[in-house]
Amino acid sequence: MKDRKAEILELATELIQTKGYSAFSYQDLSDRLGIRKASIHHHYPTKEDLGKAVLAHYMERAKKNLQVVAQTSDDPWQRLDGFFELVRGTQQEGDRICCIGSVYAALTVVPQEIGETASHLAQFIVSWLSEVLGDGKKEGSMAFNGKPEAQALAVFCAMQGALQMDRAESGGILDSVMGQVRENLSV
Amino acid sequence: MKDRKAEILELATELIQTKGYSAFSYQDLSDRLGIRKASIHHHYPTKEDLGKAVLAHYMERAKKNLQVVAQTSDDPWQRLDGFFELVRGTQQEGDRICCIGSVYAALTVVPQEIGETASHLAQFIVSWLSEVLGDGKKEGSMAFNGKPEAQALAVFCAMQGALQMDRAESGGILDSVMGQVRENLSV
DNA sequence: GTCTATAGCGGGATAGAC
DNA sequence: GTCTATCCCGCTATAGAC
Repeated sequence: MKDRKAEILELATELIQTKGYSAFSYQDLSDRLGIRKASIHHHYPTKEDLGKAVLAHYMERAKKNLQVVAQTSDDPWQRLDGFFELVRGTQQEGDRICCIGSVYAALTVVPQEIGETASHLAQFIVSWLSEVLGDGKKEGSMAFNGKPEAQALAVFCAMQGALQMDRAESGGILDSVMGQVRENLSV
Repeated sequence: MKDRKAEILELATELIQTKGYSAFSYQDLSDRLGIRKASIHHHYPTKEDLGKAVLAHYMERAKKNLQVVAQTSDDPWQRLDGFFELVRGTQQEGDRICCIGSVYAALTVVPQEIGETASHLAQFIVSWLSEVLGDGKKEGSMAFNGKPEAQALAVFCAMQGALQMDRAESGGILDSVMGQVRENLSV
């Protein structure tokens, strides 16, 4: 255990994605890490501090991942696939939903700054997707009615919903929705 | 106040849709209804009892609403619009998300039966939508790649995500996503 | 940096009077 | 059906020893 603070942050992220912000507790962290609650308060004085740190780190990591995908290829379809792989990665980490969706679902009971960070990240992702879909339409490899911004928003919302629903249904909801999104963009 | 039990059920539904299952409490109900917590326990002994009742009633009402829409018109586009109006109704009742989405987001901390009821209702809605989209494709008024079932699932997930995101962003996220769904079904 | 101990609050739930 | 009173628990958070 070299970096306790990072370890706590990582586990808190997992708990927010699985149990939700309201339901996860310092006791959960204590049990899983094998240290006392007070020790966790030493690293993150309040739950709000910890929550803010989780979202800030989550945002940073997500932005970085998307930038890597964008740099890997210019092809819109490959960039979309890269995005899908990131989403699938979230799910395969074990019954997690997206941090944004978790915060959105509890928006009225979450500290304001946490909601705003989630919102900021959502806008970033939608904007990133808009560029991918816009490029695809321009070069003719993708085809759809309406503006790229609206389509990107719809795709983002579908991913959020699919991640949540995938946990409840045994069948591959996420796969199916990703497949349909592809169909809706095909020439 | 003729029917206290129904009144409690209604308010509990609202609280689950706004605060989420974990965060809403008998104290919340007590404050809003002006009666003591113990009186609420008289009608619904445990929180799980109340939660089950909320979901059972929500499911019943949603099924009835969809059946009414289906009986009102045979036209697929009109039926889709009827569905959209129901979704919009949920949102316009004041910062609510769909009960299903609320339960899905907290699936790991919600009593099993509640999760199963949410799942059952979700399947019903997706099935209902499949018929609408299937009919539209058959008669030629709607056009899209892939199977109606997969498209219906994607539309459902997009609606869940849009309802959640709409609360966080001031702009009409829900309107935009509904508009794009229409575009994706247009000939 | 981690511990013990404890404070203070709010949660779900019950008993029993009215 | 509603009330007062109470129980026990888990939560967030702090103080202070090691």
